[in-house]
Amino acid sequence: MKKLPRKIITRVLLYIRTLESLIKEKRFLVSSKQLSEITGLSDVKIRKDISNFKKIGKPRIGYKTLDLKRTLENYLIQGNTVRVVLFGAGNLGSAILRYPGFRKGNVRLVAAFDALRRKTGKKVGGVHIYPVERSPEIIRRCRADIGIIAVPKEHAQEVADFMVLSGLHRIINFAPCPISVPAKVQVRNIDFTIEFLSLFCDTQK
Amino acid sequence: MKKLPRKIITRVLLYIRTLESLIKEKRFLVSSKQLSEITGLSDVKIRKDISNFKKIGKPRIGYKTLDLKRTLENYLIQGNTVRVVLFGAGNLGSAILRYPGFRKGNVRLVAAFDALRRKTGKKVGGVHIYPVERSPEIIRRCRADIGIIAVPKEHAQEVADFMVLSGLHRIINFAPCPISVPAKVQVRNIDFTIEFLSLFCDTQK
DNA sequence: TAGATTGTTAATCGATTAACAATC
DNA sequence: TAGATTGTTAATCGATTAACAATC
Repeated sequence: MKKLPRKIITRVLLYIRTLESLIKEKRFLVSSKQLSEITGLSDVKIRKDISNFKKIGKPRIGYKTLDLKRTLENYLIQGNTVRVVLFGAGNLGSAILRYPGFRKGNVRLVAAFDALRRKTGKKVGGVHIYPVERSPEIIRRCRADIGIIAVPKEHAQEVADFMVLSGLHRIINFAPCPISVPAKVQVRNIDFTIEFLSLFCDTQK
Repeated sequence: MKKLPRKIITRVLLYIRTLESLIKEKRFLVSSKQLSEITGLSDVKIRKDISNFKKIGKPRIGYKTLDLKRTLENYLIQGNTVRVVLFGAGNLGSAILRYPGFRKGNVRLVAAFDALRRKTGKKVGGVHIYPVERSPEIIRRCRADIGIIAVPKEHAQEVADFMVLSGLHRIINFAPCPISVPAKVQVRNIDFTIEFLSLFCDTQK
């Protein structure tokens, strides 16, 4: 199956979540029109997205929620599970650790690290918190792909260096400061202010 | 000045942040090429974006960082300050409250609410935490536009109802569950898993 | 002047929407 | 059969990139 652009993947994840809640309500059939009403996306777009997979809907009937969910998930799962590690078990870190979406599905939070002794050794949201010195070993062992920086900005660069040393190639940086890394490492800076403002800038369907 | 699409606004915010750090390093001139290297966006795109404002660069020289920053900020500020209130001062809520970007600029976090007595009456990140019952009064008084839900999912719907009653028209929901609101209220659900996965799905410049 | 960089116009690319045939 | 809904092809729309004239 061909690689789909990010925009479509994002919508596919939304479809899956929507289907989950439909299934929970024991609704086993759904039309693109109904999905459109729930998600706010246009029905044509939904059908177009779904048609990337295989003929799975029945004209006049719609889609079987269970089948559709399985098909979409299969596509994502074959695209390998993404293993994520977290640096910093403070407020933001703990919120991320407790987030239920990271326990199943194809994005897994596999380990967390903190510099403070009183935070390590525990589990939060089912994820172990290790002392930060152990990160190279643990990251290698669990073959993590992505690292999240959720430490105070004073330590962001330090942690980033450590992540690169540990072999991570992709970093999501929540610290409100830029970090410098070798060119081969991909960084996404998350600026809450930017994200928020842009959330409501457009009126696109 | 015409209204710009969200995509461009998001980039403008990134330019501002980049300019800030250049200014901090006492660099007062910058070319689109240099901005391109820092931000990872193409130089043409950057020039095109900037040309939405006014002729502000000098061929052969580049842009004055101070002037450019001021021009971009003026555009955003004339688009009115967005006043945001937060419901839930737990882990995620505290992380948001401490986020420095919300103290200045045109997205302001003006008040927070929590149901637990031991959290209220304090200030976190310079923002007052009030008992949740006071939200209608306070939201009206400070004319807030947007509310953030950062409470456990069991209380998300309850809080959403309260927000609607308090007169908020736009809600950002971090609770991992759908909420139902009247049609006139705009909801953005933030699913960390979705956001994360899609962050690294594409390779677009 | 020569060369570099801006700002703009035209061309390309991709994503969304419209239209419609296929099908249950 | 008639009507509703899928899936696809063509048309539209918007955003990015290429090309280049203007200018310092």
